[in-house]
Amino acid sequence: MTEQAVRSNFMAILEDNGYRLTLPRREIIGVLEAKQEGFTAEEIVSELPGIGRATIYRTLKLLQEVGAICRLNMLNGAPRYSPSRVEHHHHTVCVRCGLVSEFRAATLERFLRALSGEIPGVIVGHRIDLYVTCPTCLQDEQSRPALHLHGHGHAHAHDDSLAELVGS
Amino acid sequence: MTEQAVRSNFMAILEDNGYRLTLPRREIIGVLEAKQEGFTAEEIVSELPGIGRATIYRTLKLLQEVGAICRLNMLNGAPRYSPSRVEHHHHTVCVRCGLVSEFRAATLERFLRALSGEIPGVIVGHRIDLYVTCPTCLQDEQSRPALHLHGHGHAHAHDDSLAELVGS
DNA sequence: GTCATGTTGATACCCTGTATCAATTTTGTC
DNA sequence: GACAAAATTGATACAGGGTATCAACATGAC
Repeated sequence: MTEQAVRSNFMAILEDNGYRLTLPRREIIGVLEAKQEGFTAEEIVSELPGIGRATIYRTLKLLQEVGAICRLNMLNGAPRYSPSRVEHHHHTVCVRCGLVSEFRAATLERFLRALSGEIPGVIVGHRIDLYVTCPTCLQDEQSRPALHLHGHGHAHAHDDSLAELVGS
Repeated sequence: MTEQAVRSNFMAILEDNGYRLTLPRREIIGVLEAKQEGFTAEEIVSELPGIGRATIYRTLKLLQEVGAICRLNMLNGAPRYSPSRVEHHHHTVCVRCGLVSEFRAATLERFLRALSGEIPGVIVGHRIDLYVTCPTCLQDEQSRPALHLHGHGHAHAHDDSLAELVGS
């Protein structure tokens, strides 16, 4: 059941939202569900040469809208997609290899809710991403070629509160 | 002192980092420091017709690198810049008018630090943005034209923990 | 002044994504 | 199965945001 359920999960979501399960969509979903780490749209485009670029982007957008995948930005602003596995979550992204992992943090949510009282206006959404160097990349820091995913967008790197972790 | 300090703050930062205070840079900084809300790069480009597009983008990048301004993304991924006023901060962005405000939350930082123990790898940076409807926009929800800054990027809008706030 | 270096601006280009629109699929119905 | 209506596709062109190139220019050090 798990196997089957996972395999067709995205397809079920699409159908439940009234979209058709066309062949191109099924192919795209097939590729996406196999991905463990983050991916770029163009990656999918080149992995499915038979499917038009527009269709790939349209489908990615669709899947975002129904919550099947997430789109996030690397530190340098480069977009990256990742399949959603758990309901509500945030992301850690490896700045070196692009691995995207999810994490849940109820405390964080609770805190944000509390924060809403101090913030003028009404909160309609939030984005919390952690940029990390993943365990694998920590190990072979020089053996593997690093992707250019870091950049100097500096989303509060070299933070006071994180300095001791980073500096070590 | 405050007036003067604020006026030349960005320039001082640039000089301190070994960059030249050229005329184009001074003009750009002049425009930026006057901005209270977020802005786009193209906005600056059209406000300074005498300065080349490349120079504007280069200077924005420079100012990012030295921490004078921040670059963040709207829910739909559209980039937006905002001058940094306090040392370490996060942002609230109005999804309707694009107003960017800063907030500090020591609790949040502390919590993230605690979280670092549970997350595999080493945290090198983070990004926390809140998407809001600002008080002004709440008031004249229909009188003013809304910018197209929202989009369906859905960075966890319609969140469980926020539903009660949004839904009201 | 002169020379090395930093900057600029015009241009062309890249990447990510979307609008258009005719051609094709899919679905529901007979 | 055939058919019409509606959804989807793919080719193309285009838009937005940003960067590489490179000759011309400004700057600072000597």
